[in-house]
Amino acid sequence: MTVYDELVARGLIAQVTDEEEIKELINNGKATFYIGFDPTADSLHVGHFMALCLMKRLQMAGNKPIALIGGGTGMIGDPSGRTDMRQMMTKETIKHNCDRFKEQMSRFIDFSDGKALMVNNADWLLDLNYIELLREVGACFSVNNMLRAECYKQRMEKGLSFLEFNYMIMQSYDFYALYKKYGCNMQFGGDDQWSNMLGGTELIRRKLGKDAYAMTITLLLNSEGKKMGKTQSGAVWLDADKTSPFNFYQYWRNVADADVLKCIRMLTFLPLEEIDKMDEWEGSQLNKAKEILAFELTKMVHGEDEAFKAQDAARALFSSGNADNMPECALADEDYQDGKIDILAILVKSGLTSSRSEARRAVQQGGVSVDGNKISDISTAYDKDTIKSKPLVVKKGKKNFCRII
RNA sequence: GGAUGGAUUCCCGAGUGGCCAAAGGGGACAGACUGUAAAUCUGCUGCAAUUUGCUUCGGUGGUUCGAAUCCACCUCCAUCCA
Repeated sequence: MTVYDELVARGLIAQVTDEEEIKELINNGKATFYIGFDPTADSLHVGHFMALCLMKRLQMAGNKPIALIGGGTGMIGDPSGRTDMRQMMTKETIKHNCDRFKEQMSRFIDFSDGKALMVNNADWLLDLNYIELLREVGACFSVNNMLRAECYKQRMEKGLSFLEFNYMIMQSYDFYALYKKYGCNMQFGGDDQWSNMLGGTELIRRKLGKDAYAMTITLLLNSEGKKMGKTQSGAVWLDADKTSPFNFYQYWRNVADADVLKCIRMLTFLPLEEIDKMDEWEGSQLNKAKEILAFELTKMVHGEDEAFKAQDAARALFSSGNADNMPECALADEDYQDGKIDILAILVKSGLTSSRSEARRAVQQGGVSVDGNKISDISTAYDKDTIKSKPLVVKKGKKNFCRII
C-alpha cells in the first residue's frame, strides 16, 4: 500500500490541490514539504499531534519534512476559524515558545543528517521592508479573492483588522521563500488553513511560474462536531508538566464510542488491517478499543513506561479505587490548623475543586469520597498524623482522584 | 472625521433606579442509570460562612437614602456616511 493510499484509508486527507501530482511526489519520496506551527503557547497540543504524525509518516516514506515555526507570523495571528482577535504576544514570549516547540518536535521527527529541517519564519519575515514587499508580492494578491476566502467570511461580520488580514500574505510568502531556498514543493496544514495555503501556491505560480502543491489534514472533530483535544480547562498538552501522562491517557480513554475508531485510525500507527478488525466491535467491547487508543497515544507522546504506568493506574483506580500512579498532592505544614485539615481544604488544595464553595457543593451532592467512603459532612476533618502515616485517596465524582500525602 | 447602535456572570442573552448575585438557554460540575460511552432524568453553577456577609454587570468619576440601570468623560467594537 502506498503512503498516499494509507493516508486516504486513515481518513487524514481533507483537500488536495492536484491529487495525481501529489501521489506521485509523496509515494516516491520526492516531496519536500512543510507544515507551519504557530507558537501561541509554550507547548504543542493534541491539535499539533496529527500534523507531527503526518510528518513522521511521510518522512518514513522518504520525503523531507520542514517544520516551520511561526516566529514571524505569530506576531500577526491567524484569524482563520477564529471569531475574535488573538491576543498579541510579545517577542520574548514568542521566542520562548519557539524554543519549547523545537524541543518537543525533536522527539517525533528525526532531524539528523538533514533528514528534516526546522526553520523559523522570523528569519525572513522580520527583515521585510514594507514597500519592497508590496512591490514584490502585493500585486499577486487580489483583495476580491481574499475576501471571498472562507477563513475571512465569518470575520467579515464581526470585524477583521488589517493586521490579521495580512496573515494570508505572510503565510504565502513563507511558502514562496521555502520554495526558493529549499525547493519545498508542498505544504500541509489543518483544513482551516486551506485558503492560506492556496495563497502560497498561487504566489509561487505567479512569481516563479512553478507548480507547488497543498494538502490539508482533516480536522479531528468529535461526533458533536467540536475540535478534539480540548477540555474545559484548555487544551490537552503534549508537555508532561502541563498535562500529566495519566490525564493524557484518561482523555483518550474517555472519548465517545462514535469517535474511537476514527481516532485510532487517524492518530495511531497500528496497521490498518488490525484497525479494520476493530470495526466489528460494538457495545462495551469498544471499551477495549479505547484502552488501546489511550495506550498507543500515551506511548508515542510520553514513552512506553509512562503509558504502562498510566494504564495500570487507570485500571486499578476504576476497579478497586486505589493505585500508586495517580495525581498526588503533598500538604504542607501550614495547610493544617491545629494539626487538622478539613475535607473542603483538601479538595481545594489538591485542585479537585477550585474554591471552597465548589467543594462544599460537591460534598453536599454526594460526590466526594475518601478511601472509598462517601463523605456527607462538610466539616469532616483529618489529623495530620493520620495522613502522614497513611495517605488519603480522595475522589471527586467518578473520574477525579488525588492522593493526599 | 461625522451619525447611529453596542460592551452583562465560562459562552449566548434578558434586565432601563430598590423585589438583582442578576431571567432563559448552552456548557461545566455532581447524583441516578451505565461500559471510565451516548441518550435521558435530577440537582447545581460569584466568593466566603451551619438561614448571613462580601465583591461583580467595559473603565474612571458624578447624581441619589439606594445604580447593571441616570449623567459626564474615556477605551474598545459594529453599521452607515466621508
